[in-house]
Amino acid sequence: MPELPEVETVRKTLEVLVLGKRIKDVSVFWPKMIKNPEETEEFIHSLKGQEILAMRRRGKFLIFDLNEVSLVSHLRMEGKYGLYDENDPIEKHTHVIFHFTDGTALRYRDVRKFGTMHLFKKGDELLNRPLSQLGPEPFQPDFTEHYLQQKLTKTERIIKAVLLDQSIMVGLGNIYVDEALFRAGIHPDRKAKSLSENEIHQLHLAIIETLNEAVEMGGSTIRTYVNSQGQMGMFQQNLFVYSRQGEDCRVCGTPIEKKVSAGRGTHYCPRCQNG
DNA sequence: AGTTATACTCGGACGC
DNA sequence: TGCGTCCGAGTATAAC
Repeated sequence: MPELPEVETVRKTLEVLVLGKRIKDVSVFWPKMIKNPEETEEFIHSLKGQEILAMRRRGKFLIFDLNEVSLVSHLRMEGKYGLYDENDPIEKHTHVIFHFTDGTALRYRDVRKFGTMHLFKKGDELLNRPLSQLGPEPFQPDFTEHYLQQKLTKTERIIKAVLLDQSIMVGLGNIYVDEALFRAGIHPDRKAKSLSENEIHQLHLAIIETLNEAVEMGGSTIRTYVNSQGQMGMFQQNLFVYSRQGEDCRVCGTPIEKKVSAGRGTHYCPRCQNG
């Protein structure tokens, strides 16, 4: 379940593998994952001859900067990139292959086939969905306490639902929402507008700190996540609540509970998050 | 307009 | 062993 820390780690590990490579051809085995342009042939044609100039991230999206186009890729739950030799056997669940002129190839694999790719003319990617809808990056200066407060106070939704909403802010998914709420001592079912000024302060801090620490640890491997060099994340060792239901809270010893909030499996400490 | 609900994307895991 | 059902994360769209 790649969230910001995992996607950022993929970006970094992928960049060193593919920077400067030129695309000779593209194979698409699962056309449904190509959301733009509509015609897969056009997608392939537009990528031929393009060189990878940079790898960016926006929220949970990866962006390949090429000469004339930008490729926007979302891994959803299980998507993975890897660099292979052209002659390596094709592994199961390989859906797209970018063949490079040097005999190597970037392959996209995805057991669930949930991942998406959008190709845009360079510069258009930020003006169109999906990127156009996104809220501020948690590490950028426009994600201020004041901004968060303003968003939280004018909604009827519970805090967990608001934090998962990528138009409010980007990067948080189920793991890091639960972790940030724990660190801030806030129950996931609290109405967003019920949070005090101090709680919003704690939450803002907790979001940034949690994501920052997770990035430094290369993300969390809960089930299958590995980065583009095949390495697992290490932050799962530092999780306070996610996937720890039934285990003792690291702070107070109370068993961690799991329930459904905002339609998602939600982990929390009933004592530390009693608000 | 804002927000909730539902659909949708799949194959692995699970239960019978 | 086989079959049906459920689950999951995020987004898009419909419904309210």
